[in-house]
Amino acid sequence: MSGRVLSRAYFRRPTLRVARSLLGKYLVRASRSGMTAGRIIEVEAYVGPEDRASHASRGRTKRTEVMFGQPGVAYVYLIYGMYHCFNVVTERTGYPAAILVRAVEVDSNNPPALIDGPGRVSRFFQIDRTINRLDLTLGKTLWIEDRGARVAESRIAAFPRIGVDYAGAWAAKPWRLRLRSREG
DNA sequence: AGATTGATCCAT
DNA sequence: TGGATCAATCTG
Repeated sequence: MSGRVLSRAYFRRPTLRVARSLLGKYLVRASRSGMTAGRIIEVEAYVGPEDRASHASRGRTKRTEVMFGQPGVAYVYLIYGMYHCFNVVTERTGYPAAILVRAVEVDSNNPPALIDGPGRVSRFFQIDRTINRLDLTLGKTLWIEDRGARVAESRIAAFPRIGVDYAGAWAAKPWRLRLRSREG
C-alpha cells in the first residue's frame, strides 16, 4: 500500500489544523530491515513562541533551532536520558511550532497493535537523534503519507497535553488530539 | 510511588 | 562548571 507523501506546503499551515489532519495519516519508515508503517492515532501540538509548554518558548537555542526552521522537517530529542520524541515542524520558517506524534496503530498484524506513547513510537520506528533535522517531505528514510482515508471531525477528541504541568495556563490547552476508535 | 538516564540550559 | 530540569516508561 502506498500513498502521497505529505508536502512542505501541507506542513506550512496553522499547527492545530495540521495536527487534526495528521490523524489517520501514515508514518512510514524505510530502513535496512524493511518498511514499517503505522496509522497516526494521537498527536500533540506545540505552537509559537508564547506557548510555555513548548521547548521554543525560551527562545532559539541549538536544540530548538529546528523548530524555527522549515516546515516538514523532523525535530527529534532525547528525553529523560532514555527515550526519543519525534515531532514534525509546522508553520512558516521563523515561527516555532511542531507536532509530537504520541501514538500510532500498526496494521500489519491482526489485530492491529497500538503503539501508545512517544517513546514507544520512536523505538518502534527506529527514530533517534540521527533523524533530527531530516526533511520528511523527501519520502526517504522517514516520511508521512496520505493513503486516502477520510477522518470525520466527530472522531477527534481533544485533551490537555501530557507532562507539561510547569506551563501554567498553557498546560490546560486542549492541544492533544486523539482519534476515537471506529467501533468506539 | 520511585527509579532510571543523559542532554540541555542557566546560574554560579 | 554544577546541578536542576525534563513533551517518558518500566517496575513494584
